[in-house]
Amino acid sequence: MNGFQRNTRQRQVILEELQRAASHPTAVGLFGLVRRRLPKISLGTVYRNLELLVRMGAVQKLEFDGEARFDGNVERHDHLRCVGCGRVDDLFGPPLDLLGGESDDLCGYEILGHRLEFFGLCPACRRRRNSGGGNGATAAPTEES
Amino acid sequence: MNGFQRNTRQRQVILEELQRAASHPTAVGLFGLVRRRLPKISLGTVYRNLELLVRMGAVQKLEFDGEARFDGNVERHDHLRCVGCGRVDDLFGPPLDLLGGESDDLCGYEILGHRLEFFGLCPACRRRRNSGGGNGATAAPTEES
DNA sequence: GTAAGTGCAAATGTTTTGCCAGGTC
DNA sequence: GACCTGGCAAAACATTTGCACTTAC
Repeated sequence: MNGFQRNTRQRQVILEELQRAASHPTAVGLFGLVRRRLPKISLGTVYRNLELLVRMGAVQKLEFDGEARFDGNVERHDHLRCVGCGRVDDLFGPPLDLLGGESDDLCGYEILGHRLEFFGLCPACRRRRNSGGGNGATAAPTEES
Repeated sequence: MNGFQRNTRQRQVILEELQRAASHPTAVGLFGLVRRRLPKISLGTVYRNLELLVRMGAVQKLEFDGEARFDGNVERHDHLRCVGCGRVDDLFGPPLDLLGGESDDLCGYEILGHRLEFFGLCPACRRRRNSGGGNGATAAPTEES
């Protein structure tokens, strides 16, 4: 809990490679890219720095098909994923129109469907936060009853 | 590759419990629920049947926070996830309006953001499918270049 | 000099798989 | 009886973590 971190070469290269990559690499994929420049870097370091960069707001963590993918572009945008080859493309601009008509052809993709997820604080967690508590993020998960 | 499967008690119970569960259990969570009725069932069986039920279109596979979650409701709907406790609620009705205003309060949730993802076939995979080929789903992933 | 950060390896957690026994048609 | 399935345990992955050494500040 301090907020200050050092500017290491590893972190720098990780961020650079992620921002350069057109694809949305997984941690392991990015590890491969970074290793070309820093052959001794370890996978653990990549994971640790990605987590840090996400918390700093410098990169965005996505999630496709069970594995985490990272996006060096923090601008608000959506994604197009190919179910054939796994490729993920960016989609800028308001998706509202698209959602409405669910146009069959978007950026050359043949669209099969979409997934929309909102995230935030549920009523219980809002109460928990407001009423003293102090315990913010680490409440006991409300799992199946 | 047959298309027909037997109707086993395990599969039946798994589907029932999933449809009954208000939450969107993970495979392991569902395993716990099912085990109350079938104490000898194994986790592998739960996974195998879930995969089968997804392919049959009887259940929906979601994905939150790195783990797969399953939804017994196949109707088209979206989701609300609490970043505090991990709870996932259903959200029916057209989300278009919601997306537009990004109303701060949705079903009692304090909305912090959303994620929208389209999926389909990318241009390359469409071509690959149309031109002879036959090889449909298992093309080489277009990973980082 | 010192604490944050790294590399390495072992640990963790989730999902998949091989194999054989058992149930279903 | 053939063949789909289930149970079990091991394997395969992705990700996290403990620890001693390095390094940015």
